[in-house]
Amino acid sequence: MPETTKKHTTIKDIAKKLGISTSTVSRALSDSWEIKKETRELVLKAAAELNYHPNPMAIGLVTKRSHTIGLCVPELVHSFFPKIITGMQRTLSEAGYTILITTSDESYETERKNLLLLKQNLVDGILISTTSESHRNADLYNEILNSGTPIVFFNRVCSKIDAPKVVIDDTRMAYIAVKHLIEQGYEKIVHMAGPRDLDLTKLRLEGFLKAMKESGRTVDESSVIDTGMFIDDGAREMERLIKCGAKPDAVFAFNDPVAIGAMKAAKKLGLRIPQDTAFAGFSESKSALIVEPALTSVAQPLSQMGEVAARCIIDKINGRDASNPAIVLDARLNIRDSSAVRCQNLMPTDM
Amino acid sequence: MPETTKKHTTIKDIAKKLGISTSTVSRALSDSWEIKKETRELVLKAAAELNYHPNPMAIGLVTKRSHTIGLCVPELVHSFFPKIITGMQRTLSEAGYTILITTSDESYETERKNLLLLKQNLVDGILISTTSESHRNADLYNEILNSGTPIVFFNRVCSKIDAPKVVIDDTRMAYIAVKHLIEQGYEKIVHMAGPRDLDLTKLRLEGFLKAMKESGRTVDESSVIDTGMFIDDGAREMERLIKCGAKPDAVFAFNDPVAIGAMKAAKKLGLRIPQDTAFAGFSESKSALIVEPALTSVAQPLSQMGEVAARCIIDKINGRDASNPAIVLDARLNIRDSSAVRCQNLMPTDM
DNA sequence: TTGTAGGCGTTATCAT
DNA sequence: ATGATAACGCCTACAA
Repeated sequence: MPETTKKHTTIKDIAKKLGISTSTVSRALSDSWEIKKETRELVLKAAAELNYHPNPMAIGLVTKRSHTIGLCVPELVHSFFPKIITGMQRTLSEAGYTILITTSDESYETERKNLLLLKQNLVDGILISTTSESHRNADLYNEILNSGTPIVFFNRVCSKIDAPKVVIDDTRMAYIAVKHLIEQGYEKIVHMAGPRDLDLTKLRLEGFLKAMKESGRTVDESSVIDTGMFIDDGAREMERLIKCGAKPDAVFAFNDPVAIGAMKAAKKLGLRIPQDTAFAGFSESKSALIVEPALTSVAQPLSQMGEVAARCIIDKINGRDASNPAIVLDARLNIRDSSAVRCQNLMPTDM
Repeated sequence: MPETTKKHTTIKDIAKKLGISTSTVSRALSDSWEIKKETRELVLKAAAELNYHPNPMAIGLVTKRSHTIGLCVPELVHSFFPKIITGMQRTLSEAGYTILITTSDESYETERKNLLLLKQNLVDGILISTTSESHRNADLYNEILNSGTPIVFFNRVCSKIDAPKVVIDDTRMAYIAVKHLIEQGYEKIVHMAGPRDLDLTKLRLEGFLKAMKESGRTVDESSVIDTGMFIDDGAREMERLIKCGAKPDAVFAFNDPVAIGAMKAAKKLGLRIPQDTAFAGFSESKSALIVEPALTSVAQPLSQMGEVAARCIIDKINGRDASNPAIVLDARLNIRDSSAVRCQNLMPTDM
């Protein structure tokens, strides 16, 4: 039965071994300018020999920095946020930060709890993609900001808050997608718009309306359909449309799951895709390529979005960049079989 | 321009306000038995009024517990691990723990780095699902265990290590899946086996072999095919099989992506499913239901697996349960159109 | 039941 | 360039 809990080596151990003071060790380790090159090397060597690792809690206690970033995303199971997180992790870990991940499950109350939890854990900054009811937490966002903890919004932002935001041009990309459908010759185009209270659905709706109006089409109530966010929601609405005789020529959904659901329903009811009805989604998911036919969708630079947001929060923490820019990343419409008879069948992409 | 960085309230503030000592406050807050009921309530009230929150770093520094659990998973983008994490988060956060998530990207070297990072961050325990080369890190696992940090393996375990493991009965479930294919009347069944060096692929292979032998079939070299882990890998192998005239009647893949890839290749080459060839996967993914026909697959109780693993690591940390059990959870074969002409088309499930 | 004092591992402020 | 010494916020003997 081996005795397990070895003590960790501390700067004291190093100091003792070298016969110098802990302050000197500390300075050597933190690469201070006021230190003799020799002694620093001596310390570094001793540290390596003793397998020294600084105690982040002790450091945090005195510096009041945890080197931890809090992350709050709606969910993790759709590969969308994980791809963003990949980029964040790369950037943050390079900068010596660690990530605390929380999920809000699309509930603003859970989001609230999570933010409080993160604050209590003394994170140095918060990266957040909001729920569809973020406005209800606006007070909390501001409280956190006022308490000195920077926040950076990404993907799903709260427009009311004065903080950096990393996004794509939702309106423009929606416009491009709808324009594409129009150019393909589809006449009756409907938009499955998702939950109204998400900033990003409003923006995508705007793009839809702009494209429609620009091509001289009338947009009546039946052209824009409120939906949920998931496959079933899309399927249900599509079935309803078809059964009540309002079959559209083309569907532009605010996200992929809804587009896929709608497409499945259409197929089930015997429609040919894209001849009878075309489909386009948003935020290209892996499923966009698994489904048949492959789904036209707007691809976002997800891991880049993560990197940029991470860089942004680091700058905020370090007090550089007092401005609160809205950073807009480039996105791309990937056209596939669901909306065009002949097309290159693009591989999925992070872009 | 509002001054932002307010100081946090500490037990000192509470003590001062109440004219008592910090130790009393500390005891009241930690609900010590040696405290008068009155004073505790007084302290609690004052704490609430002053909006007191304990500083986890200070606590950690003295108690040598971070109340943080390190998590190391191969990846996050396939919804498999996120579903497990959901269960973990619920259990751990209820117990006052916070999770540090790292991803190894299927690289044992990255896994190594992550484990070291977690150790340096003084996590109280580690939950890990290994890469396909985990045996290479066996020394590190043991080193960590010996240093006093408990580890619990889940899903993908390292059999050589003496630590708790949370798994399903891979062999048995593979056996059941193959048995199903046999019962459906398929003759020439091949197994797409994944990377050899994963414990779990070995176990699933065993199940395949057992079912085949039990039904008196010969299993030659061509029946078991080494593959990668992704859609493309399955597609490539299936195409190769068909083109070299070795078309199987049924394919049992060690995971869903490979099964889906194989199925897509078969469809592309004109085979009817399940008439010409049947397919079954493992670890039911959302894609299993999106693909057409829907894919027969073994469903695992993912969030439960997370909960159990979490409970397990907490017990280890608290020193209860010195044993290192291998906990086996129930799984289920969900039969769908890819392997049976008539069947209920089950909804996806965490089970 | 409460208070006093020391220490957890590190940085920061003084001296030297 | 280096060393004492005092924090940081909290816990925990030990004393009262």
